[in-house]
Amino acid sequence: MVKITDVARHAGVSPSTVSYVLSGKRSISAGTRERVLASIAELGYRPHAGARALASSRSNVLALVIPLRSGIHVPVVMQIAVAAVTAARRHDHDVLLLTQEEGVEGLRRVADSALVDALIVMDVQMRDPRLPMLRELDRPSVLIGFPADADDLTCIDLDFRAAGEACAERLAGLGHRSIALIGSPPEVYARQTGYAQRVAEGFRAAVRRHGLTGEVYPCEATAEAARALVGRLLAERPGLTGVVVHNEPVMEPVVRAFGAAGRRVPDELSVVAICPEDLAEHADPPLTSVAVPADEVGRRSVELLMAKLGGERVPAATLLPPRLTARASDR
Amino acid sequence: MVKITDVARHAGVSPSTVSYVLSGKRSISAGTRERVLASIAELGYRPHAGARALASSRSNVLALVIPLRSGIHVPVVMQIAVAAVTAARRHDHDVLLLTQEEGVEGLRRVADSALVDALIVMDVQMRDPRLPMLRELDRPSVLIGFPADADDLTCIDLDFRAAGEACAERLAGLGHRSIALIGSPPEVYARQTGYAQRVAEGFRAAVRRHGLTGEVYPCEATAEAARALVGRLLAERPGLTGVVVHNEPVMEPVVRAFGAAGRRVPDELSVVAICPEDLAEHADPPLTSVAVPADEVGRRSVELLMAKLGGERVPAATLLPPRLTARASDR
DNA sequence: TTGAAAGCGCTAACAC
DNA sequence: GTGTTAGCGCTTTCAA
Repeated sequence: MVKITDVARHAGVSPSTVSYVLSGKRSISAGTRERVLASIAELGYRPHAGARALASSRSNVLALVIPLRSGIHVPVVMQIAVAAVTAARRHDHDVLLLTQEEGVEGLRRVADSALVDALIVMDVQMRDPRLPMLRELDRPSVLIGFPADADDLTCIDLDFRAAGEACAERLAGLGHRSIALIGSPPEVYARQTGYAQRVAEGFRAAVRRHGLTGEVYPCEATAEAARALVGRLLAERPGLTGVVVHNEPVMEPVVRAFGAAGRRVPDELSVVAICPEDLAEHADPPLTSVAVPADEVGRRSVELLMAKLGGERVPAATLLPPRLTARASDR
Repeated sequence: MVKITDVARHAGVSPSTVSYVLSGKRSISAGTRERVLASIAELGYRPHAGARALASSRSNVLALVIPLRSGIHVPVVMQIAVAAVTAARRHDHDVLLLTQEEGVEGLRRVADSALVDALIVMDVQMRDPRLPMLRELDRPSVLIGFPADADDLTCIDLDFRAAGEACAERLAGLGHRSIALIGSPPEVYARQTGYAQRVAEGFRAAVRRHGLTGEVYPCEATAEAARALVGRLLAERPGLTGVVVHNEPVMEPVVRAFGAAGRRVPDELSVVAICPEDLAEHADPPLTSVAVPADEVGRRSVELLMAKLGGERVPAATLLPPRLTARASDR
């Protein structure tokens, strides 16, 4: 193994000079830097991560806690993870993967052992058992999602309330008077995951503001459940002309079920979705939608952490504004 | 921060004794062990990961390289990742997430810096540019997938050839004489990802053995492509009564398109899939399928690595046998 | 069965 | 602008 003293000897400088060339923490004459870099390249030197972590008390590793729960769209999780890794690498950091299963204890473990410098926690619940620990931890963290009490915590997410509102507004603007929100599975509401409730809130607020008829219908994430719910809507809400869907797996089944019942999209029924861009684009017909900005959430979580690690102050809440893209599913 | 010397003092022993209690690498009297463990608990001691890695030249971290490519079913990747993390934790290891994007250089980086002890590489290509590096690396690795030349490498995957064969056998056993394989997108075949070709090989072998009519049709992973292909099959292969699908996103669209053309599944058309269990179970109708054993792949990859890290010899190839589960899509 | 002490490879304070 | 050196916290030989 090539170590820093080997490089130092080869370049005819001291180990600390090599270290400083690498870290940029003090100025080095052009000539010296050249020679050091040449030696590093020639010898194929890589600093030992453990030694570095020990000496500098920085591991350059971020923890990412991913959810395992049902009712969560897996590709979005994956997209956030990939975006986080990519962003972390740009800042010379790596990402350690933890599962929700590890719980509070897992967070404490990686933080206290100095395995990671900071943490990103996905799928935060309204009353999340991990919050007390995150607050008392000496390491920075970012939550993806907004708990009920976010004091002293840094949170980021799509502004789901505004998203629900934007979708209802869209339908109102197109002249629809009787609309519905097909939402997340009941268990997602039950465990008080904030985003589902916030979409519903925004939806209801817009309904009220425009004097519409509009209600919220939770739906299991299966095609069967979608068909059953559509049957119920056809019976209970004959005047229904607009639907907001916030539940990825049922989007297509809902459109098809309405179509099969003679309510073709978009001619006899307008549909607006809250989902990842690619799903909306490839649906049939392509769906007007508010994007879940997974890439941006992943990237900005990392950037918030890097800022905190750099001693900067960051906003406690980052609410990403919804962007609605019109496609072929409403009119 | 609590360190090992603090624990030692508190328990009235030397630091090395604390270390040995934790590692179990030498015998400790029951009384001493008790006292040490009590002190550890009382002080909330966690060994510093970097210090440990430096002194022991083991980081207890595994690298997992995940693919980003198109034509790959994301939930399967996620499932393998979660299974790997879970298995790694059982062996007191953590998992560092790398993206394909980091390429050969990324593997070298984490290995040479001693950030990780071993590597799991997903989505291995027939001629994968990373293979030479993995061979010369001083750290153990496991490939998920089989390259053309697997000498000196440890590989694991579902036996896709046997899976393709089992599906065709299933249809042959039910009396079907004219069958088809709807496979991965063309680009997956083009970049010589082994598994797509192996499914086709196995399928063709069974077709030959039973004297059937059977061909392979690559298909883009979109509903549009599925509909187009079904149209083509209806025209070109009027006698077709059995279909094997190995392409998750098009399974449902294929079934629906045949249904729309009056070829109801399973009465007028039998369908057998190669896909994750839950997708087959929740399809409409539930699909007879060979499972892609993502959990087992993730778990066993880790176990192979742990064995190699422990100095054991492991089999160069682990081919997981296909298990076909009969459901409601064939007869 | 236990302790003392020499590193592991790097960073950063201190000195010049 | 550069060198010297004392740790960082742990593991593991060597010794008893």
